[in-house]
Amino acid sequence: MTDNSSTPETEVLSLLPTRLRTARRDKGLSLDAVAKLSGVSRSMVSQIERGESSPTIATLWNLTRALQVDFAGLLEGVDEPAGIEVLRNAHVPLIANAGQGCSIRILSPPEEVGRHEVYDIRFKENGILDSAPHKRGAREHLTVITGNVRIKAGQQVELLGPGDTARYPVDQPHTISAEAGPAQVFLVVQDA
Amino acid sequence: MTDNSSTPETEVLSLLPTRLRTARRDKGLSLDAVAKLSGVSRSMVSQIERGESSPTIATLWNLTRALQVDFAGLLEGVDEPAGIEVLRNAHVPLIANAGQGCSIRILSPPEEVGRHEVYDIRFKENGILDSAPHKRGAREHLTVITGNVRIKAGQQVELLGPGDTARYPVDQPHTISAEAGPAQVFLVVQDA
DNA sequence: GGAAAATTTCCGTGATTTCGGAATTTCATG
DNA sequence: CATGAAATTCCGAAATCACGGAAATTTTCC
Repeated sequence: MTDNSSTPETEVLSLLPTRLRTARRDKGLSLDAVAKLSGVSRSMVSQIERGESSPTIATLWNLTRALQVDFAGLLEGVDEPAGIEVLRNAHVPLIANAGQGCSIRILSPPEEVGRHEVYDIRFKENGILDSAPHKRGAREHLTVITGNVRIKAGQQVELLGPGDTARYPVDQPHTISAEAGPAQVFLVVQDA
Repeated sequence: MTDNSSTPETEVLSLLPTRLRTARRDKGLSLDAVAKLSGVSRSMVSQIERGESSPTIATLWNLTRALQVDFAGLLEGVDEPAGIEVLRNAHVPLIANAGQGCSIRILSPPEEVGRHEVYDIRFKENGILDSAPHKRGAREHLTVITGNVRIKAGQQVELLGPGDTARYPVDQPHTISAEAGPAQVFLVVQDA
């Protein structure tokens, strides 16, 4: 394999072998077992796990299915904090000047932006939050804590009460608004 | 390339060529241009885009960098529902017999299991929820709506009040429990 | 239309992956 | 410490990927 470790980006590939081996061992599988499961030969699996060959996406795909690992995450860097991170109520970052009559509390860490954002949004009476389209494939997951809200995504409109949940694509203009009196909602944005 | 389209999963790979070509054309780049940018030869890029060969992850990686596309998302299927999905309070699926004195309301759709799970958990006084370790890299993101809770992840323990948020890795045993009186929390599980 | 330029596909060659089986190592057990 | 079984690594041969240059196609412009 041609490993010209010149660019730091390339080294991400060097993580793959160990990750695969770990995944297999964690499941207590032998090379032979995954070979049968994945259709990739024992020897190939061995070579790949030792970084002696750079697999075709086809074979890598088969391996990930057999090992039940997420193909997507396989190439990402690993840099998660170790312990419990606590964000106190008083210290939650706020966005006050978005929309009208609403304050957005940012509960997710900056590192996760784009993959996984969590917000606690509080609307005053008649509060409204208008959003421009995000990236294609992005979705929002909204649950009402208190009050009533109206969701508009593209053409469609829905009314939600306490405890209700809505999920919708946000690669289009969308609006959240308090319906009659104040409201509080919990919002998870996925793949924005 | 050996495209034995027997399993439906395999067809995900067939999406890759078009996606790459689209990405390139959208940027208005020629084969030659991406060849120079990525270090992959013109002809190879052409073959890959036409599905006539299944690239090595090494070369695919170089391509993604040149085209500035997300390697992770490149292999994901596209099957998200189009409109707003609503889940009414009364119809939220419940897990009653997990832990003691707590009921878990499942807010995320079954399709998302493993990537992105959202729960609304309600504890009675002294309620407790014990969980076995999940997959490595998994994290939980917990926000307290009402009451006080105690989080235990591995050795570490934290006490949270209303509005507080905690994030922690869950590739280890972890416990959530109501601290003094009942509590309600919002839980997002990532990459479980 | 026709010629020039650019873009893409085809083709021969060398490097790399992939496979199946043999050889080696590791591990449990008496 | 010997022995057998299991797991892993080594070793050809066949298949496929990857490259650079030539042919073919498409685009542009007069």
